Amino acid sequence: MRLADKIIIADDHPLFRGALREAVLKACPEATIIEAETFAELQEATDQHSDADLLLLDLNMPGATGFSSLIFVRSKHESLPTVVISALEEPWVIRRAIAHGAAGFVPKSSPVGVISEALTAVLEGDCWLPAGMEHDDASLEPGEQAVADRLAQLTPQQFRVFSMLSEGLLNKQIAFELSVSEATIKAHVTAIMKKLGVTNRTQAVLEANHLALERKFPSSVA
Amino acid sequence: MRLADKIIIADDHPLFRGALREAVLKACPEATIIEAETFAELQEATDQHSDADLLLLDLNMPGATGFSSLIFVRSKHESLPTVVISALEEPWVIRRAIAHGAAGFVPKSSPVGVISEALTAVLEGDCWLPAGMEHDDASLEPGEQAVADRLAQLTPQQFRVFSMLSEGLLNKQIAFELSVSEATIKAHVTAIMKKLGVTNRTQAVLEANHLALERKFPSSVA
DNA sequence: GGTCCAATTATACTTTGGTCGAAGGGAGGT
DNA sequence: ACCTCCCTTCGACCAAAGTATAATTGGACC
Repeated sequence: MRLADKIIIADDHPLFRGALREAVLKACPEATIIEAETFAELQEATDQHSDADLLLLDLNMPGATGFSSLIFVRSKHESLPTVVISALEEPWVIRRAIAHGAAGFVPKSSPVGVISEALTAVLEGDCWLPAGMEHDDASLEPGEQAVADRLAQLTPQQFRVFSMLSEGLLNKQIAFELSVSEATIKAHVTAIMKKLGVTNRTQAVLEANHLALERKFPSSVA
Repeated sequence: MRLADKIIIADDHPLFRGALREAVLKACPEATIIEAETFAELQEATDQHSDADLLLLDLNMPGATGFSSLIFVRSKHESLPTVVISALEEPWVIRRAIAHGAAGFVPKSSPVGVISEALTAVLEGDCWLPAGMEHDDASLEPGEQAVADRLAQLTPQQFRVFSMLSEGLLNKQIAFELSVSEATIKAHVTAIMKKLGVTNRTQAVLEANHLALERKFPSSVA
């Protein structure tokens, strides 16, 4: 019996992608694995493989940090079960991930065996959490939920622009990165601000920061 | 024997200021108490009473949220011992407060007796931490330390502008609030960005967010 | 084929943001 | 008193951001 055909792995760290690949093959030897190193690649992968059975998502990818990537992927692919992989394992991080629609959460410190257990559980429709965590109907602050809902309304391209916006880039720089004209970026930014309910880009990045992972924890946690 | 003459209390919550006043008088019945409800008032207080013996500082004042207020006060008044009062009591919040120069940390949940104990200890030159916390030479991430150092270079007025900037206000709005022309604000913003080492206001608010308290915790924690 | 929508671009315009140079004033030193 | 340093203030000028409108392309869905 095969549980899954296609599984997408999204993580910017090559070594860790290797470990995840191993864990996946242990749970589903037949599975086709698609890898994404950046958020842009992930978007490409989810678009071209809309029949994927599972997504393993790191919360710290170049191109979209924090919960925004999870929120956005979930909003565009509701039927794609997503397991969050994170270096952080604080209870509130886990609870927020679940509240944002993750079907499971796996700390990066987990041994391969545990990871494949988690995958199997999620593929069978269960929700998998680290040992000791209960699935207490996770709920978000109303404010965060509101931001997430608005973020979900963005189109894929708008989301990319939004991410770069949130890094403090100029319209001109974003235009260059995306190989389009500055006029296009301005159009996107206007649309983004309207959807987020703000009046300028600075307020937009403040919204984005509501969904950030905490920088308070040493960034050295592998 | 009197331990202190002047003590400044900075907290936006009137009821809590009352409790702090009580705690102060218990420790130093003779003390003169100066109260500040906003960060602006605190700046005024520290300027006019440079001979104050102690500052009780809440980390969530209108006009300057997060550690920025602590950092800034400490940078301008190095000899003024500061005890941080906070609704949050996570170990990492406490450690960061100490690393940013606080002489003590008191959770808002503490009974009055404990608070006055803390004040007494700090007035005697000790460092006071909640029960169970060791004074393990707190250190910051290099990144956060760098931001703090740059913040400390701002002038008082620049800091006020910076705080409003970080809330997403327009130059025009800041000018109105501070009753000066927009040209003045622009000059300040330019100076701020130079000192912070960034090239536009959006990047400046990103820096500010490195020093924010977490919004992840329900804002309802009194 | 027709409809809807994301994405793209352009033009023209208004508003905001950011730089530069400069003037006034207070604090401190000689 | 004099000078210097720095904070604060400001106006003029140019660059970037944001608005409004409109047109084109191409994919998805009926």
